[in-house]
Amino acid sequence: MKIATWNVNSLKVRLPHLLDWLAATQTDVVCLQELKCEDKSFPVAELEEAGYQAAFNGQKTYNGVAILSRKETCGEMTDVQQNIPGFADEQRRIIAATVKDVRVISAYFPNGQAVGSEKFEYKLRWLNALTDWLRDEIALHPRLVLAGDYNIAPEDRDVTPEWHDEIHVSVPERDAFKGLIGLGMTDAFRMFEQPAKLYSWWDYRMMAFRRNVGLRIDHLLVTPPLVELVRSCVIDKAPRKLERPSDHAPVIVELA
DNA sequence: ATGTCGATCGCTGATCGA
Repeated sequence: MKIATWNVNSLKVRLPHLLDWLAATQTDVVCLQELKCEDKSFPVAELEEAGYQAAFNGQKTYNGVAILSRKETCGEMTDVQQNIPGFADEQRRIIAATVKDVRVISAYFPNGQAVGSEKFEYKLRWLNALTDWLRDEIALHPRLVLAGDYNIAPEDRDVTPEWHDEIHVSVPERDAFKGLIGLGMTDAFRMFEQPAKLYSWWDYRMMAFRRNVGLRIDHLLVTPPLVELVRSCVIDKAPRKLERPSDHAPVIVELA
């Protein structure tokens, strides 16, 4: 079973890339972020045609998340949940669903803009709420994947070396990431030896992709019962090389 | 450091968020 996370930065614009990628990789479960589309505009029919069921939590202009599951291999998704229970939030950043016997969460963590800003404070509050909720969610669903754009680069090796104490790499953000690890989760990517300087996001500006100036901020965290099933975890840079790409590359974990 | 995108409002460009 292959589970991926991909911040598409507008589902409308990236739909052709997504459909090509689904056909090429046959990924079973895809967690999408930054749909930037309302639920009424979600391309249900196109994805159905490609063999995928979709659960989504969208809004106009900003945010928006979805989970796609390949019907042939996964059957029906169940127990769909939107947003963090008990955390009042206008922003659509979370969707969870059970696919076969795995609880899957697609999460778009707040960007935070700049350390110390109001948006940064919101990011930390959101991270607290997520962590509290996940503790319960893991107790209910021991086989769980937290997939998404975390907007946090956990370690210095996940970052172009010039970045220090800025947004995405600051100590409070990394402490929050460690808090998720503290729930017993494992970063699937770091279970394996990986090439150096492998990132999942590159700024559109300053030829960042060509210069490989980027961050590893898209992650798949798995709970202990899934750790032993993880066979690989890779970042697929191919879609980032296409015309009109998302600024993020998909990350894929393969479970036995 | 900000040179790029994408969406919106509402008009063919400015503004915002990332």
